[in-house]
Amino acid sequence: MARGKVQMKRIENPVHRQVTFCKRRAGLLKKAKELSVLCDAEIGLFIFSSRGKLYELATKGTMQGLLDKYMKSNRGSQLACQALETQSLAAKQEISMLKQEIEILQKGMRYIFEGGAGTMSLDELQVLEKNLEIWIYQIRSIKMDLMFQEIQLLRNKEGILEAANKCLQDKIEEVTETISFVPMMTQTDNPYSAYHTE
Amino acid sequence: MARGKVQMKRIENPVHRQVTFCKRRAGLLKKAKELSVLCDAEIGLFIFSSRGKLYELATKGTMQGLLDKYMKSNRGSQLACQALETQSLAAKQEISMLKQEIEILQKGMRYIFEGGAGTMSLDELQVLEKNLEIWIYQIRSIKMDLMFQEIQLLRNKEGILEAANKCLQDKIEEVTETISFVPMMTQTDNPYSAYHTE
DNA sequence: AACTATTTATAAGA
DNA sequence: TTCTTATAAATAGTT
Repeated sequence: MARGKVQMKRIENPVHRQVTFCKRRAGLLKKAKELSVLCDAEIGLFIFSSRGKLYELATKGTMQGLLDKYMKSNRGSQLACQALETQSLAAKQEISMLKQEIEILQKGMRYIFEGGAGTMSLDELQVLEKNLEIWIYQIRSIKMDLMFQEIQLLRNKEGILEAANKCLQDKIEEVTETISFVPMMTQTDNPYSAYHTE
Repeated sequence: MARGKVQMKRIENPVHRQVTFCKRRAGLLKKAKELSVLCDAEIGLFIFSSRGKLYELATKGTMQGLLDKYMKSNRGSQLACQALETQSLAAKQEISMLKQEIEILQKGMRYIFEGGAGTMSLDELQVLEKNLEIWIYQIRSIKMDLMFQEIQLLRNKEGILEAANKCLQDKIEEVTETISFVPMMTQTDNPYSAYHTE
């Protein structure tokens, strides 16, 4: 900008480029600060040199805060992170609920099974025993039902099979009769022809 | 910078501030682009106006890519997001495990209590009945223990009471003896006087 | 938004 | 890097 215009393209001379980088970087940071102060703006700026070194500026607070703000205002970037955050929170809540649920269930299980009885009073045990007896009774009742159903099923099957048997026996008798008849009528006629018509 | 220096402080006139913001913002973005081109630097810049509107620039690629680069070079920022991701994953796994656990427990509960038996096979019912018998046995065992403990307690109490009784009887005998002695000595003396002294 | 008097930034040189 | 200085660029105030 002084003592000659500059072409707006990469400066090839490395030394020259480095010097310019240094100067312009300082200028840019200064301008950024000025804009922030004069216009009450919040500015985040980071500059990676060609060799990867980072120079950064965050006016009004930390870069992290700025990034948070940036990501919130810029849907699509923060979204992933925000979604994660929401997800994480929801997950934690779900875990909490599930744990509670498990605890309730375990309490119930404990009550029924093992240790729970150890801390139960005689009266409670009495109730539990009674309940267990009722359950056993119910289970035996269900078992009986099932068994009766199975018996019925078997009986039905038996009936069907018997009927089938009877039917088959009839058929056999019929066939046997037919066969015994045929030789008496004619040896050339085929007695099955009637059955094989389409 | 022209027609008068500016005080490096917030411009109070809103109109003036807005105009300056507009001009200087353009200037800053231009300078940033120039620096990037001339010196082969990668620059990320975001500007929030005082009313929260965002203006951004990312030279060489997307702002997201720049942010990734920035966060990589600046551990502690990305960390939060990364931690969240890890956390979220862990949470999901935990949820999965907890749900499985709940299912097992619920199956057990269903198995024991209500409707479960309705859809259970004969074999399952057999197992359940057996378990119930075992539980009843366990409960009876615990009941016996408790009853025995109570009996022991009662026995102990009995022993203590008996001892107390014996002791009291001794006392009574002693007192009776004393009383039977007193009338023989003198009728005018009050035999209880000694006990009523304050 | 355009103009322009000034201030500011900075390229080249040291 | 920093200083100097001539000059390009940016921009405050005005229109």
